[in-house]
Amino acid sequence: MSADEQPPYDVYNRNCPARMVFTRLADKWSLLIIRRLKTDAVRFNQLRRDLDGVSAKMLTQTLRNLERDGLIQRQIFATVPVTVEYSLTGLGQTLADTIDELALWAENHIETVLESQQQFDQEQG
Amino acid sequence: MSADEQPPYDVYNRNCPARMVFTRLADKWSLLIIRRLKTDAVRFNQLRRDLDGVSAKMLTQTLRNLERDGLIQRQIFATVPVTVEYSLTGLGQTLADTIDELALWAENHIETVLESQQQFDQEQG
DNA sequence: CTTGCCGGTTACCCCAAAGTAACCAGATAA
DNA sequence: TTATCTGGTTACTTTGGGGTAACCGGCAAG
Repeated sequence: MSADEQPPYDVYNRNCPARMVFTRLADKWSLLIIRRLKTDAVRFNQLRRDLDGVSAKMLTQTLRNLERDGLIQRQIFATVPVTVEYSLTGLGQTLADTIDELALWAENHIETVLESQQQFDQEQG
Repeated sequence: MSADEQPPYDVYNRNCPARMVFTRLADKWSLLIIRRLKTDAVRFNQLRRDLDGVSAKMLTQTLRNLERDGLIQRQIFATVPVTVEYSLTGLGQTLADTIDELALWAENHIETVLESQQQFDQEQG
């Protein structure tokens, strides 16, 4: 392997870092957070209200991970009370469109999915 | 609300079916399976070997869910030994390109992510 | 003086997701 | 005869993801 050759990153490989990032994206809140931040910067508690069902703990945890991965950035403003704003980084923006597509797909095809589920359950008795 | 008006499907809403499908996609194996089936139909044990780390139990479970959702189909051939082939349905194909983009993103941007992680860990001490 | 909002952190605990292992039938190869 | 391939199912066990609740400091409103 020559020096300028990059390692064969592969999401199918359990030990590949690409797989790890892929798995991280596929967690309960990451995709929803990134999608929500696509249009504008959002404060912590606003995010908490927008993502129906998220707890403060999981929101903090997921935000930290995304910040660590360089997908989002955290900005503190010395207002009263303090304002903490989360927004996409440049890197995060390169991903946001794809995730938006995924969410739009879910919203646009959900009826077909529900029909398929009903038929499947019927056939299985 | 008039009769022809469709419900406001919304992935941010905890009780919306679109959110449920979205959450299902964001599980450990669904995205990888769909991506693997994008190029060709694959048999059970081949899939098991390709998706590094998956157990037979989880593979069966995830495949059943995806079949129930109408994203993949299961075909049995009376060969010896029996052949069971999984492939994308038409519905599944409408999703495959987006998922492929997601995987490609992970493979193409992983180095930037790794750098960001290192810097983050350094700053936190 | 107490309550509320902001943006969290921490400790505790539990249930469900996922791993492991055994087992199934039928046929073929060694 | 034993082992191996196919494609699973089932029971048992574990672990860690995620929920809940308490708590923090600082300020403002009632």
